Amino acid sequence: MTKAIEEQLELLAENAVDLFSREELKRKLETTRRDNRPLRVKYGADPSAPDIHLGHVVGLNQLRRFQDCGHTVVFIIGDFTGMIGDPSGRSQTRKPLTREQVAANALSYQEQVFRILRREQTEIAFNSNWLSPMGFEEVIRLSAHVTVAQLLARDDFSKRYAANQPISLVEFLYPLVQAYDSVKVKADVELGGTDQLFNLLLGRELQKVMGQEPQVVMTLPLIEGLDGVNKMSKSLGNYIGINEPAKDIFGKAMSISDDLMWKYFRLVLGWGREAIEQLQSEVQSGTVHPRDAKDRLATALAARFHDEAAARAVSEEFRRVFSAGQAPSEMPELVVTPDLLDGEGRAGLMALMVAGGLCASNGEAKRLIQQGAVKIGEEKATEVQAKVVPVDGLIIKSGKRGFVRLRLA
RNA sequence: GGUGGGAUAGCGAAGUGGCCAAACGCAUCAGACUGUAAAUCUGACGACUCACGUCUUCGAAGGUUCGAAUCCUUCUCCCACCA
Repeated sequence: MTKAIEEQLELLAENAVDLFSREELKRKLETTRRDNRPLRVKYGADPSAPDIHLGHVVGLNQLRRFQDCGHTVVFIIGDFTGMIGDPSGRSQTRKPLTREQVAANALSYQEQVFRILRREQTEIAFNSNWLSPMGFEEVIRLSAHVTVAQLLARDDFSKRYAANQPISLVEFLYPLVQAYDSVKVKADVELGGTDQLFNLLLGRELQKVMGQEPQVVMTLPLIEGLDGVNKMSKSLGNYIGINEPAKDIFGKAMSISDDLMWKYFRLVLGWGREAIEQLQSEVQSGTVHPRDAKDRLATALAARFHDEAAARAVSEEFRRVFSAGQAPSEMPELVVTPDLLDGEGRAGLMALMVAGGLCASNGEAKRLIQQGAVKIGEEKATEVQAKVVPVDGLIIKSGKRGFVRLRLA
């Protein structure tokens, strides 16, 4: 709260990609300091995908920085838009939600968000509060402030339009809705990913038109997901969720490419530039193995969303299973029931694999065996038709990650 | 309102009577190499069967045919353009 203006500015702008504008932000910081009131920093969330992942964490971290400087976060849950959905059918994640679903998602959202944000410096707002009661007249008045050409200027709209792909009117309206939210909550600043730039700027425009001081717009980098190419998103399934078990957070983090890990250090862990450059040079000089650098990342992530002890445990477990090739300490079990056995007390390997959940069908089991992915105990299975004499505790392994332990009934 | 185009496996997209369980690309899964890296290379990729093979699938329902993703009829849904 007492940080000097310049210092705040430095900290807040560090990771920003776009900032409109630095001067304006500075001025706002000064006036709020003088009037002794915090800035209102707006951030919008889509309640249709209630799992918060590391991509969101980038934004949340930045919000937290604002809070650390004494400012207030206005966290908007887009329940109204969530209930309308996206009729273009392009995206399955945009199915309309029921009121109950939205409420449930919003609740789980808050619970996750407050693992990063300070509750006492956060206002939660549901945009249905002001959008639902709006009459059509108001909606039309609102849309009068924006031209089609303006909307078409947005990158993905212009691309789709040029490619003769559908753009529904609702999609056109969404940016307007988001901009109107800014007016309603009297935002001083709005944050979003770089893909939100257009929408954020529209909020600025609309505030001006409606007689408010325009919000400062700040965009943050998008982080690529596990595939290393596409931005992290739930619908692509390339994400690390903050509610995932420590083991999964760790394992997924280990699978990202070396190039990408620095971005995670900076934007998800919030490491400063010096610390990152230091580690980078150690990796470059060979002092630190890249694997170990990534282990630090993965451990820190697991620790952040669980705790130190759990993080250390998964790191060790990981080393044992994947570096040393040993069996994990815990794995699913399959109780061998009599119907799996033939007359001589043996069970077909394929049947065991299907029953144990290692694969979905016999055909798949066969493929895995033929490709040399399957081990019975220590022995590699080579025969598709192999029979196994079940022994209590015997482990069947499929691929790098599939394990099942047999239990006799 | 008019004109044209389209619906094929997780996605994209070929295929216009038998050689189609359906090219190719992406994604996925496995193997090799490794650090569970990434990249690369190799293989697999509807179900059932040891296998010969059998069964279900090309928007839906009917029909023509020895034989239909492919032809005909009706229906459903989608898109672009012109107004």
